[in-house]
Amino acid sequence: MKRGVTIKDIARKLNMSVSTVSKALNNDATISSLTSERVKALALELNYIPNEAARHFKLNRTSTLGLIVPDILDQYYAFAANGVEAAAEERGYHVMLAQSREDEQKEERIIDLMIRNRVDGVVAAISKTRTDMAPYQKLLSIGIPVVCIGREPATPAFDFVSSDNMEGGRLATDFLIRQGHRHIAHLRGPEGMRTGNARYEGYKLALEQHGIPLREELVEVVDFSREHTEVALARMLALEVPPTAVFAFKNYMALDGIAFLKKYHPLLVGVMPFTGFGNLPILDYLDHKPAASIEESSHEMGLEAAMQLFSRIREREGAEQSARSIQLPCKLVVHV
Amino acid sequence: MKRGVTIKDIARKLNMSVSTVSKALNNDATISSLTSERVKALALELNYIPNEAARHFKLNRTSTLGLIVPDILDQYYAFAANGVEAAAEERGYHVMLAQSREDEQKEERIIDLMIRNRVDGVVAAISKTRTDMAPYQKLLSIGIPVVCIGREPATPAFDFVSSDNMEGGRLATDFLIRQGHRHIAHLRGPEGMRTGNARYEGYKLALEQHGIPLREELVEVVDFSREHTEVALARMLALEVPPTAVFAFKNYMALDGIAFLKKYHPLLVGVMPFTGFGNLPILDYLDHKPAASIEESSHEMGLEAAMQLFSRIREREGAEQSARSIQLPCKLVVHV
DNA sequence: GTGTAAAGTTAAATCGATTGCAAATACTAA
DNA sequence: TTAGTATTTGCAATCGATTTAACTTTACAC
Repeated sequence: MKRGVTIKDIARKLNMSVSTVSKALNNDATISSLTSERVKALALELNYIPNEAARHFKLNRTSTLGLIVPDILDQYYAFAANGVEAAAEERGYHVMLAQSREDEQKEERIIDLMIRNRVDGVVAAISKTRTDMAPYQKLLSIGIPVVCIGREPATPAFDFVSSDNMEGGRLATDFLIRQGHRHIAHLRGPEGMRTGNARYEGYKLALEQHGIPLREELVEVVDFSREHTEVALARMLALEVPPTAVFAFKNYMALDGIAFLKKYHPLLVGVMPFTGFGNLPILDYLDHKPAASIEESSHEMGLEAAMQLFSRIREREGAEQSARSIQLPCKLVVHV
Repeated sequence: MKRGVTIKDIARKLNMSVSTVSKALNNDATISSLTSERVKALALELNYIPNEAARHFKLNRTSTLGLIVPDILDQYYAFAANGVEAAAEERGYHVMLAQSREDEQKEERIIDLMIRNRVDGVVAAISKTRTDMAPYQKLLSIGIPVVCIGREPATPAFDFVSSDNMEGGRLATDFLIRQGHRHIAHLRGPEGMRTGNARYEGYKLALEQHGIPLREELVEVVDFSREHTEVALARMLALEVPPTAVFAFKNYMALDGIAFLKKYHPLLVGVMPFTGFGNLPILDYLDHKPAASIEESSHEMGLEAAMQLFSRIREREGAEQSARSIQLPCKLVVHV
């Protein structure tokens, strides 16, 4: 590999010391403007490109944020990644992206990689099953700040940015109640998942606010498989007093539910409204879609997380602040 | 920022020189296995983490591939990115991802960034409007190999990996012909776009293979707006001999077309089949979907591009090989 | 003309790791 | 025992930039 032009080359050609050149390029105030100009002119002419590897090494700082997400194919994380990237770019940082694929082993390898590469901070959407936060603690102990997004970490030691899932759950349910429904089913996310819990809390809150009693038999934990959704709905529809509307953990679940109705209860299609989390642009092309969606601002989540990280990086040497938690508002979007 | 454990610390504790420690950690053959074991044991105990920044600097190699795509929200590029990542991981490389957002200025800033950071190679999906490849040439001239994906560069100096758009176009058209259609419309991509040209060539080839004359009035260049698609279809359907099937540049265009039929020609819905490029998992939820899709293996494209890059990196010091071009097969997927 | 402050420049150390070559040690054969 | 070889280990230079402290030069006041 050809080695490029270095400040040494510039110094030699101008009969200066390397320190002068370095300072000139960094706009150091102690360098006369004449010298500074000469240096910059030659640097430009020689097509000088600073060797960031050398700077990172010397400065012990990489201007890089690590970003760990389960899967970038998931639009939710793709938007979040864009948010992080946008914030980073503004500050002259860049982003090192890695996907855990919900694999804890891989996640830990990634964390190691980020430590080795001395990223200045990490934004992480922890993998679904993780309860042991030790690998992330390691980052903190080394002095690399971590901000979690989306999924709440089991330990409260971490900054956390997410959407306000409880309020979202409330909105989704409230919408159905206002449409006149009183028997609203909830297909909730896995028990251990805090996100699922929060949305469920919102569901209960909405019922309570409207004085509607909670019917436990209308709530079921489903994993994300189509089959499970179908079984749950079939059971509920066979109840003496079946639900007339459904709030699903997420839109894909709602779509599976609607597909189920089409197959086995065609009369209910279009009559029994669904709501769910997520914004899928493609919903526009569907004939039978959820009545309303709860949109999470994952782009803002990424932005916010990066901002939070920057403030941590800035205060790194200062006193340890306790973890901060931020909830971003959700938006109810009614589909025409 | 706390500085961590270095090989110097290890050397001191073991009364060895840093060179011995370094060699031991790198499994140098000249180090006795006893020494090697002692070093590794202590390294583990002290939680030693090599400083990659220092290694990058010294080795003049970063084990990092740069990846430039227009937008990671586009599943096509997300899959490609995953392919690149998968190949990279296998080789102990990692990926620095940046999005150009189809903005040439930003793209050039990204290229600069990659040079500054001394990535070992770049995989790039060049931005839509770019004709001037000079910024990419700069990478080559510095000795950083570049492999383009998806979009063909204007200059033949670059390695290029893409899907076989012409064959895909042929397949999409052939499928409709075999269904008995003889008047097949083609909504093609922008004139300047090589991808669009290739698919159109495939369309013409399929017609020719079946001895069907090309009717120019059944081909129209449309941008990606819904309106444009509607106008084009309206015009064609008003022809004396209207088309009975449509091959669209991509599935989203086909969906717009189907939506148009629903609105203005409901009798044609389900009768007039569409084909288009792209794989949208969500098609399953649609009532009226394209009859068949041409799936591009963008994941494989990413993989292949990374492999190509590795081989370039390996041969870097060797003789300059001329640019290689690889076309990956497309797959026709018939929707039930 | 001397003293002192201000301005401009530079020498040299440093960051953490790698590596060619020299040096030290152990081992073998005569 | 000694020369000769094989095996280990250490010395020191190096990568490209930054930064502290020291040094030189200039400017200005008295």
